[in-house]
This record gives sequence, structure tokens and C-alpha cells, in this order.
Amino acid sequence: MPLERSQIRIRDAAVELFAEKGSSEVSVTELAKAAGIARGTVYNNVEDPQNLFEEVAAELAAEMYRRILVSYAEVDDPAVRLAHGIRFYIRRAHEEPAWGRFITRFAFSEGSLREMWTGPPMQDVLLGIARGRYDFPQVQVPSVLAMIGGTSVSAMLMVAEGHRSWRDAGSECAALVLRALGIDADEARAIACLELPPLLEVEVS
Amino acid sequence: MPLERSQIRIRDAAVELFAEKGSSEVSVTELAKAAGIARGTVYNNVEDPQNLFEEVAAELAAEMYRRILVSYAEVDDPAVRLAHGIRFYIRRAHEEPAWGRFITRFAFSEGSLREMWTGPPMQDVLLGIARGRYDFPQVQVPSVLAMIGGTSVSAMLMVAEGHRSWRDAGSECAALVLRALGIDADEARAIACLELPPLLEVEVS
DNA sequence: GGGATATTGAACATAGGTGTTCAAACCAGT
DNA sequence: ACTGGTTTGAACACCTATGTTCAATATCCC
Repeated sequence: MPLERSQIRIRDAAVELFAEKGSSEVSVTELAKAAGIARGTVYNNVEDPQNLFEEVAAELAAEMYRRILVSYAEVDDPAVRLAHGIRFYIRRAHEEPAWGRFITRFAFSEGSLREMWTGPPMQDVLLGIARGRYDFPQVQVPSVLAMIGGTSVSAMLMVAEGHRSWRDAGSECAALVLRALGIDADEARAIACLELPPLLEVEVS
Repeated sequence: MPLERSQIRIRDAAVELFAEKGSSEVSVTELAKAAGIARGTVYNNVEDPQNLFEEVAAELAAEMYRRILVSYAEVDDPAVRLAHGIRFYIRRAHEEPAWGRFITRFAFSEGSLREMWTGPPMQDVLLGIARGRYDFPQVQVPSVLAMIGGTSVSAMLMVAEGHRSWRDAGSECAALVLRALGIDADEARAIACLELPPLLEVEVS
């Protein structure tokens, strides 16, 4: 009931509900109940509940995108950036399970989420090729991006289900990806085990 | 209207509709229309429409599982088996787009589909380790399976959207995976470019 | 405290899906 | 042509979600 806090509660509840029930199995009544507010309040704060899923997905994607860009702004080596990016996702899936379930559930069916893991990686992969860090031809970039995104999402799921700790999963998956790109096994392992910096928060204007 | 053909038409329409609209956005009326039959016929042939999605998913998974096992029964090298498996999925996503969209959409949220890509690969990965074909410790098997599954699903999606041909995507992704597992780049490429045998049909009893 | 703004919870009409029934039409195989 | 099993399409009552309204209440900021 506190002022304008409703928007946040609605969004948080929406992430949770969408993640566990699917993008169109959530009624306004359910949403209100999960958010701990009255049904009318939902209609007061959400212009069109039909588009709520799209909006939430787009905002989650954009927020993660911003945070990652800021968080390794000073990292120069494309390989380190790539490994950090992968590990950021995996760690966050561990720290915010609802976020993780949402991402893994819709990563491959929701367009706006796809940009999240084809945008920043794309930059780093191209940069890595340009600098001679990797040894595959540029024409294979789509396949490489598929591997990076697929491996990350799949690892998030693995962590969410407790098959591996986020630390191990993150380092192992990052190392596997780097090796696939042509980086020597020992160096790949070393990069993937660097201390992972915090994922910085970003103010929304 | 042909005898008992209704079951098949319902299942085919269900795969198509679930893939494009989501697992719970499909009404019986819609399903009947898409299958080209009367609404009552759906109720005559489907015991509980509520469970239709689960049944379809489980059957798709089981069918692919069987076909793959039979299709490389005589292949001995675990690395070749693994590469073939990945490429079977990618080729089929190209040849049967509805099948591919269904798999990619629900691969990470539907339990029965997950077994499809953790079962056979698991065998080959363990076999490969036992034979000294790969150079990573057994404790990392979960991460490796995550990479294999995630890369395959992601590649299927890429092919479905026309970013790469199924041949190139299949060979490239298989090669990337093999390299990540410690196989020399040239050998990985060679294995991933072997002639891909047909995916055999399997009779259902 | 007072005024602006939000939240509440009940009520309402509407729309659409559900599962079932059933008689008429249809299609085999004999 | 007869027979057994299927399909058809309309009709039924039930339930749930929708989006909106509104007066009463609660909260915040000055």
C-alpha cells in the first residue's frame, strides 16, 4: 500500500509467477494476490495486463544488459570480458532464483530476452577475432554465439537445480567456451577462475 | 474423418499450436480447427486435454531418443557419436520446423524434454572419459552436459531462423563442442564434417 | 491537520472456455 | 445393402477471467 511501491511489488510478483506458471497462465487476480495488493490496484498501475509479460521481459533484459556493460567497463581482454559475462549470469541465477528461472524459461522463446545474450557477447567475440585472440573464421560467429548463449542458459538451469555450485558451474562453463574458441586449456582455466567482480547496480532514469 | 487418423491429426496440430502459442494457450476449439476435425472428436480421442501437452512432449522426447540410439548403434567412437547426435537434432529442426520450434521452446522448462538431451549424451561423455578421449575430470560432467544441450538447442533455433544452414550450424557446433572437450581442432573439424547418416525411423509397438 | 493521491474491495456485465450430450450423417468391411 | 464404430455440429449449463466503476479508507507530503 505505500506510495508507488505497488509498481515494484507487481513487477516482482510478475517475474515470480511468469517463471513458475508460464507467460499466459497468470490472471490479474493471482497477480494481485501474489503482490499482496488489491485487484483494482493492478489495473491502476498497469496500463495493459496483456502486455505485462513483454514489458517485464524487456525490462529484465535491458537491466541486465546495462549492468553487465558497466560492470566490466575497465576490462580490456575480450576473453576475460566474455568469461565474466557468462559468470555474471550464472552467479545471478544463483543469487536471485526467480530471476534465473524467468530467464532460463523464456530465453529461447522471447525475442527481447535473446538480445540480452546476443548483444554484449557479439561485441566481445568480434573484438576477440580482430585481436587474434580466437582462431575461428568470422563466418562462424552465429554458431559461436549460439554456443555461448546456450551454454550460459543451460548452466543457469543446472545451478538452479543444485547440480553444481554457481562458482564451479561458472568457471567450468566459461573455460569450456574459451577452449572451444581456441584458447589454450590452461589459460582458459586461469581466465575462468579470476576473481569475479560484483555486478554493479545501475540507476534507472 | 478417416478411421483413427484423428489421433494423428490431433497430435500434429498440437505440436504446431503448442510451439507457436505456448503450452497452455491452446483451447480445444482451436485444436479441433487446426486439426480439421470437429470439437467433439477431440474429446472422443483425448482422454484429458489438460494433460495433452505433457503427453505430446513425452512422446516427442521418447521418439527422438529411440531414433538416435538406433541410428548410431554401430558407431564406436564416443566423439563421433556425440557429434552425430548434435547434428541429428539440428538437421531435424531444419527438416521439421514445427518439431524444432516445439523442442527449442520447451527444452529448458519441460522435464520430459530434458531427459532427451541428458540421456544419450551422458552415456557418450562418460564413455569418452573412460577411453581417454577427453581431458576433463569427471566432476565436470554436469557442466559439459549443460554445454552440449544448450549449444544444440540454441543452434536449432539459429537454424530455424535462417541465420545459418543446418549443415554449417551442425558441423560448426559439433566441432566447437568437441574442441571444448579437449579434442584437437583439426580432428574435431574432421569428425564434425563426416557424412551424417540418416536418422532411422523406429516402429512403435 | 489538511489536501492530494492511491489503495481497497465489492459489484457488475461480458466474453470465452469447459466438458457433456445426442441424433444425424458418414465410412469401413462383409 | 447391412452393420458397427466414428465423426459431426449444435446445444447445454457451469465456471472463471476480464475490465470497469465507485465510495470508503489509508497514506503521504506540506
